[in-house]
Amino acid sequence: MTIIGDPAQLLRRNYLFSALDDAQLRTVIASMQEISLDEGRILFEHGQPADKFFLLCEGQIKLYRLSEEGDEKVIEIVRPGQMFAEAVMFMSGKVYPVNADALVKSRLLAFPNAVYKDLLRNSVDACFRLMADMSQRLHQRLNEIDSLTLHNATYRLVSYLLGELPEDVLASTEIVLTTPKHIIASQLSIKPETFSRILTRLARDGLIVVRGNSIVLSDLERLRQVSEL
Amino acid sequence: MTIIGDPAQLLRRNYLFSALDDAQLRTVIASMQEISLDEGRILFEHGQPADKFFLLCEGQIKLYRLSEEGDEKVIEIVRPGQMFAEAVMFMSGKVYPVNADALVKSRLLAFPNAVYKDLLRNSVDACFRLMADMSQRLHQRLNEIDSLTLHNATYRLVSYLLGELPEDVLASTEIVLTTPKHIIASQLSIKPETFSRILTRLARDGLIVVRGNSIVLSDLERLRQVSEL
DNA sequence: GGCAGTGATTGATCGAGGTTAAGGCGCTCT
DNA sequence: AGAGCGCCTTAACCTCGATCAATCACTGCC
Repeated sequence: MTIIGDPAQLLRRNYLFSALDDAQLRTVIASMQEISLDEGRILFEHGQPADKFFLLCEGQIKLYRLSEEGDEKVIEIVRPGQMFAEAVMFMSGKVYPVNADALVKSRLLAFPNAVYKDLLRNSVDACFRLMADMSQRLHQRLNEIDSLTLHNATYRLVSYLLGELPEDVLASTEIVLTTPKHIIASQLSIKPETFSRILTRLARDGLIVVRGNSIVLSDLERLRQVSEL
Repeated sequence: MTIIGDPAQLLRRNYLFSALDDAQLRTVIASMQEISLDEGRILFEHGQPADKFFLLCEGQIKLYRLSEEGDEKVIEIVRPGQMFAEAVMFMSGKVYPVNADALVKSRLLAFPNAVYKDLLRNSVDACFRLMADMSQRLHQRLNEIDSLTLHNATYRLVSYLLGELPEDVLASTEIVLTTPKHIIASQLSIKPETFSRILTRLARDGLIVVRGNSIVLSDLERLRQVSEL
């Protein structure tokens, strides 16, 4: 049985495939693999030869680095609909630059680099899209470095919270954390204890209300001030 | 008068242009500008519309970010022969993501994005090279984040020193800093005072010998240990 | 020469956030 | 229901690196 309903439509919606014609898309679909991962399973490890990239259909994938002492730094939490490891395709070394685990039971599609690269050779449009994608990722990392070096933990946490707000802010100012707090903490390069402390302080000062995984941003005005100073 | 001897040859040596044919190269050369910058002059600023990318011929260019309070974080020191801002070409917003100043009197070539993008449309090879380039930059940034979050200031400084060693280590273990120490410090996200203190400590412990801008790595063995722990 | 400007060093102090340790709270699994 | 486990929180303490401040070394300039 296949876990994906209509692969063609799913892929078409994704910008990295949207420039392909029907025949090309069929090639991609023929070559892709469906992967199911239980919670805690490893997808790939830092340093392994990178011959595939991925589209997450369902679940959550944790991308992270390990220090020699075993400390973990979460680089990104991949959410459904997102592609990842596609930028590695062109790296000279061609090994994955991070580890990837399933945070929860996940389903994903794996695409062999070789097939996609062949298609890229025939579609400058697709190349341009991929480059736009890579350029954006580069920019994201730059902002993270900025954030790590020029700003403190409170700033980073508040920025994260504001970034989690739905577009339509007027509706509700409640955020539900769908990922364990210690994982978010690692992503922000904060220890869980400090993460907790900062939440408590923000709550004491009346900027937010915390109840378990639910956080209500009760004073957007002042939160925005914190993240702009 | 032109400041560049033979532009065609210079460009050909650079991987981003090496896939172009003669006619294409002539187009590039016809459209490029030569720029001379005195020490301290601004090349571009964070947020300005990005319509050009650059090749540094001579001098040093400092790429950096500013916090709201005016604190500076050096992202990179560009050295002669390096290209920069080429990955911005495909960013949706199309503004420079950093500031760029001349650290010393510099000469560079500026290439209009539009012209190069037109050429890319006709050369998948060139696209692939650019993607390899972007992929590598992405990896660099990832390593920097790794370094910032998983390692301390001493580790970062020692890694920097080891990275500055010439390939042929056997010859000499002397490094000459060609950039002011406080700039290097900012690049490593360390304050100048701390930078100085770490050097003093490494010297006291016999790992290095410092005399002004010259640093002799006298105990490579132990330095490598520091940068691996 | 003297003197202002710039960068490097050194010492004293401070503080954000890490570390360690000890509960508490909500799960799931017998 | 109770035991066990993972995750979160709270508190006491500590450390690394930042900050503040003074001095020094070097350079260009009148």
